[in-house]
Amino acid sequence: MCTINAFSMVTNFIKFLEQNFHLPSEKFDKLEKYITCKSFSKGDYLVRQGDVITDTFFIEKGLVRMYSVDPSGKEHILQFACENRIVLDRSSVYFNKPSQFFVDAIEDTVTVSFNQSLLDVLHEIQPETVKNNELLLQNHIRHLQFRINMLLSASAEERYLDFIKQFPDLTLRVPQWMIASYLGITPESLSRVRKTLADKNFKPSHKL
Amino acid sequence: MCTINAFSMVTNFIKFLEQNFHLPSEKFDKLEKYITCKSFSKGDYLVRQGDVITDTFFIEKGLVRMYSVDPSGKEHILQFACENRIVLDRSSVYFNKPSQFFVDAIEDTVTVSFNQSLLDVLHEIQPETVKNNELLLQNHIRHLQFRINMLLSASAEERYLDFIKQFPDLTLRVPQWMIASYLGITPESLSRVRKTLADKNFKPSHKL
DNA sequence: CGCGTGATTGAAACCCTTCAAGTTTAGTGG
DNA sequence: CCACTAAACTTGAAGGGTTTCAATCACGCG
Repeated sequence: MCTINAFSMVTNFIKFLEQNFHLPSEKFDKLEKYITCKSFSKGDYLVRQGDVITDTFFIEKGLVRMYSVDPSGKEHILQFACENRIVLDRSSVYFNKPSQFFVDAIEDTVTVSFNQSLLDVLHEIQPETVKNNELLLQNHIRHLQFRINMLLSASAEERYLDFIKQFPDLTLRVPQWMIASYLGITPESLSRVRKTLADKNFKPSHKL
Repeated sequence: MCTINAFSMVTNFIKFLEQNFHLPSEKFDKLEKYITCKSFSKGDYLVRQGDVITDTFFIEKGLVRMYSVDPSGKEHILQFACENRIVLDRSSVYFNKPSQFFVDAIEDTVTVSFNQSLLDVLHEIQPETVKNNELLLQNHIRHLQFRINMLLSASAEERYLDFIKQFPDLTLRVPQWMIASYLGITPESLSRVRKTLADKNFKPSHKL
C-alpha cells in the first residue's frame, strides 16, 4: 500500500459528493485535508480481521472484496466494491472493535480514505448531508435484506441469475470462484450451474 | 388494528428515547403529536407486500415478524421484532415504493408508530440525535452482515445454535416452524436438528 | 369431543458438496 | 516468443445434508 495525495485526481469521489450530497464545488477545498488517497496492488489488504481500522474507503478506481474466513479455512465473500462504492468494517469504524472481516484488492486499486471527522465537517458545512447519508445507509440495508431473502429462498441457479442481472460488470471482472463464494456455493457447483444454463440457452435443439 | 393515544403509557418508547437519544424528559411533550399508538391482534398485518406504508413501528409490547412469500407460496422470515425494536419497510418509508415485505403480529402487539417528521423534529430539538440514529443504522447493518455470513458459511445446526444464543427469549416465544423459516431450513429439518442436539446433550450414555 | 395447528418421524429424492482428475487459462522467466 | 508453472475452470463419481411427501402424534381451543 502506498499513500499519495492529489485531490484533483479523484474525479469519481468528487462526482460522488456532487451527486449524493449535492455539494457545490466551492466547498470541496474545505474537505481536502480530511482525505487521503491510497494505492493498493492486487492482493494487498485494506483491512485484516482483528485489526482496528477506522478508515472508510471510497473506491476511486479498482475492485476490492470483503470476506470472512471460517474455522475450516474457507472464505465467504460478503461484499464486492468497485468504483464509486464504499467499503469499511463497521465494527472498527463505529464501535472501535477489531474488524470482523478482511478486505483485499482484487485489482490494483486507488481509494479515497477518510475517517468520521470528514462526515462531521461535511455535516457542519452543509447540514442537509445528514439526510443524504441516512438515505445511503437505508438503501444499503435494503440491499442486504434483499440478499438475505435470496439466500433464504433461491436455488444456486436463481442466485447466480440474480447476480449477473444485478452486477453484469462484476460478472466479467471477478473470477468465478469468488462469485461462487459470494453466492454461498462451491466453485464446482457454479461451473455446473453455468453449464446447464448454457445448455438451456443454446441447445433447445428441437426448436432450432 | 385499533388506534389509541396515550403517550404516558408507552414506557418502553420513552426509555428507548432516553437510552438511545439521551432525550431529557422535558422534551418529550414536543414529540407527542407526531406519534400514534396502534394495537394489533395476533395475526393482524402491520404492512402488506405491495402497500406503501410510510410508518415506522416501534414495538412497545408484543412480537411481529417481517417476511416475504416466494412464487411457490413459501414464507421466508427476514426479521423478528419484539419489545424495544423497530420495524419498517424501507422501500416504502425512504423510497416511496411498494413494500417488499409483509409484517404481521405473532402476538397481540402495541406499537408506537410515526413517520419521518418525528425524526426531523427530534433532530431539530436535539441535533446530537443525528449521530445516535446513524449509530443505530450502522449497528443494524453489522447485524445483517453477520446473518449473511452465517447463511453463507454455517450448517443448519450451527445456525440454530447461534439463534438460541442470540435470541434465547425468541426461542421460547416463536413457534418452531417460524424459527426454521428464519434460518432458511424446513420445519422438519429443524425438528431433526433439535433431536440430534438433544441426543448429544442428554445421551452421552457411556458417560452417565 | 373433535378439529386444526404445530411438531415429529420415516423413506425416498434431490441439490449441492467433496474429492480427484483432467483441461484450460494466465502469468513469468528464459 | 515460446516454455513452464500455477491458478482457475471443468467434469465425473460418490457421499452428505436437506427437502419433500406422507403419516403420526401432541396439544389447545371452541
